[in-house]
Amino acid sequence: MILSKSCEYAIRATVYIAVKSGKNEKVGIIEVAEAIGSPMHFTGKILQTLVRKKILSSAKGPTGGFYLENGHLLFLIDIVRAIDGNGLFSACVLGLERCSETQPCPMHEQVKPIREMLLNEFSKKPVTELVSGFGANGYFLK
Amino acid sequence: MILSKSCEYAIRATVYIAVKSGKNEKVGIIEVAEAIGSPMHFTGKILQTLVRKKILSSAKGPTGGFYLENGHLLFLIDIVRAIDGNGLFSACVLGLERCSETQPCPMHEQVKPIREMLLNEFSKKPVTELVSGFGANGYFLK
DNA sequence: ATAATAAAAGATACGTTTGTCTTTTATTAT
DNA sequence: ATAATAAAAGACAAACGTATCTTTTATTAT
Repeated sequence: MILSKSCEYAIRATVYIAVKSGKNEKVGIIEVAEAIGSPMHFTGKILQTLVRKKILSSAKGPTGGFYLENGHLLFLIDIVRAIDGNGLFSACVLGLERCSETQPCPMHEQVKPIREMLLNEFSKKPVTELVSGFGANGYFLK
Repeated sequence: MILSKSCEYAIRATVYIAVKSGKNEKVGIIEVAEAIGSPMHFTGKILQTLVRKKILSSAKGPTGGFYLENGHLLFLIDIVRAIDGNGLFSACVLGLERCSETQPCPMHEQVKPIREMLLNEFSKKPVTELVSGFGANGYFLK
């Protein structure tokens, strides 16, 4: 698995919340979990983390819920880094501590371009783009 | 992390065993664990699995140990599949059950070429190639 | 002020991966 | 045959990721 389960939920939840935010609506945990097919309480924890890391915003109380700050340009890489950290893009594929550009492991050069593509793809992909696909192309999140 | 810890150990151990097999030597668990810097007993388990999956061979008793069948052309993908399965190359990056070629998730097209490169890189890379690098280029496994 | 709502926070539990230790089985050399 | 060696196998434990449930805190509407 490329991303952790938590990170998968985080992306799906964020996309769903972004869709709603586009209509100026806030969303509660229950609705998010229902929409993306994730365990409710666990999803709450993840969203909590995303709020702490400034990926999402939230409001307590009635009419409250999770939402995306208007005009906050958000990329997938931000979510991945917030939940899984940067290991996917930096840690040696063979788990070697000393592996580096100058002291490469036997797989270093082979993995490098792949890693760069991954990083690039996540970096240049705004959440909004996934959102527009969601409405138009019949994408689903569950 | 792209590969599990177990899989990292598996690859490093196999490369080390391949180096030794090139000199017609068998290697014991203790030496392997020492050479690649992995927990000994855990490494034993992993090697056991690799033997069961016909990646490696082993012999019990004195002069015994792990070795690579002579002329057995082995690719990294074989080790990855034996330990981590095929999920890295097939499972939806967003964890969506229904995601497929005809019903793609919002990230499907972006991830596809990356996945193919990964698969290709692991598939075309014979363990022997890592081995030659090991002796010549000062590669290390620990 | 009060009640209702909804996120935040904390405690607990489950499952998998990772890691350790001990016993058993097979093989070799003496 | 016996002792030594080394993998195989099994039992167990720690750590982490995943998941559930309960209590607390903040906010809103009445």
